[in-house]
Amino acid sequence: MHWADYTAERLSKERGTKQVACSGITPSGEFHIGHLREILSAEMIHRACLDADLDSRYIFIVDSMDPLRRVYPFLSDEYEQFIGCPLAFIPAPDSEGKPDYDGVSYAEHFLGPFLDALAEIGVYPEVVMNHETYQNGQFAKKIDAAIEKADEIKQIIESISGRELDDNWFPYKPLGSDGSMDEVTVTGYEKPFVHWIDRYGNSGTADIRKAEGKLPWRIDWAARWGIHGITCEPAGKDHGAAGGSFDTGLPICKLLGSEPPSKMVYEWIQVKGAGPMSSSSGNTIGPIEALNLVPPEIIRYLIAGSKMNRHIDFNTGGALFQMADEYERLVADPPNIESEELTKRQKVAAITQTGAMRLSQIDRGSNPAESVAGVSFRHLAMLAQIKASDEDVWGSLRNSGHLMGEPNSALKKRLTRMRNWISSVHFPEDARIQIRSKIDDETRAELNDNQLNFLSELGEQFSEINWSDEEISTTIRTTAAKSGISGRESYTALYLAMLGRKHGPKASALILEIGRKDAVDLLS
RNA sequence: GGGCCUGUAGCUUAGUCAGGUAGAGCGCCGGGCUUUUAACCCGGUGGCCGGGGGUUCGAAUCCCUCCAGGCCCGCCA
Repeated sequence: MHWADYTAERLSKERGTKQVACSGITPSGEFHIGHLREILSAEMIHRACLDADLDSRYIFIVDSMDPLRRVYPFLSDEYEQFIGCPLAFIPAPDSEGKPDYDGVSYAEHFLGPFLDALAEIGVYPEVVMNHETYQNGQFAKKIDAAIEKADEIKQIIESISGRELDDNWFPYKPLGSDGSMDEVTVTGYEKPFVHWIDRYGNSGTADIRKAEGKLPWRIDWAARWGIHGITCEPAGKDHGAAGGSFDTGLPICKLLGSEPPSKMVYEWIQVKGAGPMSSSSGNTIGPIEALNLVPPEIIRYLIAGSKMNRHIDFNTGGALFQMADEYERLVADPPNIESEELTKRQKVAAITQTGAMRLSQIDRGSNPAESVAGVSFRHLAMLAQIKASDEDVWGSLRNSGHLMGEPNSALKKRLTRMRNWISSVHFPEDARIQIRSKIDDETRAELNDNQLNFLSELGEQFSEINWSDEEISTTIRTTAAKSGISGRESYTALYLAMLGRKHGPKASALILEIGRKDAVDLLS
């Protein structure tokens, strides 16, 4: 059974029919590919719950109340003044990285494009801005409980995580006079007000029913589980480690009066491109960029096809072809779950694969066969390289019977992504079509006399015929017959001459694209 | 030091929760296709399931132990 379906079944037994899957993100601007695993894991469990007829929601909590932790490389020095301030309350950077006081908040600025990217992979969560949950008082009860039980919480954190907390540690961080929560000391609590004094010596009070402060991370996480009734939130393995935030979160959540979700941990995902690894070359790739290169169902398949506790190497180089092939083959020839001939194991594998395919669809419930848009990933990679204009690509697809009429938007997006990939550093060199200008000596040595005669004869024919796909194709065959070699030998010779390999894309299309002059020069 | 995860064919892996003769894809080799869109079709190759021990009629699967790799224990998924 697929892990998402298995989880749905388990959740149903543990928590009944009402399910709330959740994932979160800090909109600091530093997104990485791992967020996709977190989000898709939660979203797929949500879909599996729906498919199991459970009443499921998927919420996406944006940590907009989290403080700016440091001045990131893409920010100007002016952001120094905002360190410690909630991301929802500080201005977004403009194109030069300077704060733009007239625009949207920092949190919204980075969140927008990210949500757009999620829509591309068919993820439409209920978005919860965490600062709003503070603002509208939903946190108040939990904050009060946390303050009342501060000693117990402190003990939980200290005993489970092994960290030692300061004597003046307090389970609530109020905002100081400058809006930052750094170095603000709590001086007292009179429900619902927390009294504080900040680093400038200014004092004030924070109303726990408003967004005038927040719970520290480990408590915030535990509290929100209760507030939103979250039954499932996959967490990265860092949280899952002994003493990590999951282990402290479970008892804290109970202490605050709610039932926590059961522990669920996923492994890391790492990016490998065609070039050297990120640290040395800066050849790294974020989730938004990845979605600009890779077909969305392939991204989903990457996550859906791997078990949660399995480390994923996301390779944006040649392995993409393999992954796309695998997906397309699966879709074209889905395993027959009903077959009587399968052993138990084969049956389990078939069901798992079918589940992965189902969960890889952008639109829930749509037919997987429609996702490939009638053209293979490999084929499109070839066409995108030899056809400069999109119109010519569609023309070629119509000729080959892959396309009827106008391309749909899925296919157009596929081509756009393919072009992005090809022009990026990630595209594998050995997939690049390199057309030679001359037949080199090495190639000549590999060919027999008949093949060489065939090539030079072909060059002469090419300078005379009509320059069309069909004509070129016919000429190759007739010339081959005249030279007394088989179709196979003739094509092998032609590909070796043009590409230095024995195989290639359809020869006539390729030659048409090369152009008469270069083709004749090459063969003569 | 404490803990988590992983180790199955050259590569990527399924199967481990519910023990019942090791499955797949890629690669490779051979054959087919007298129009080769890196194609497609057919056949073949390949595994003491990390090592050792235990439980069992029976273990990749459960238990113990060792080895190897990755990771966490600082608010990095």
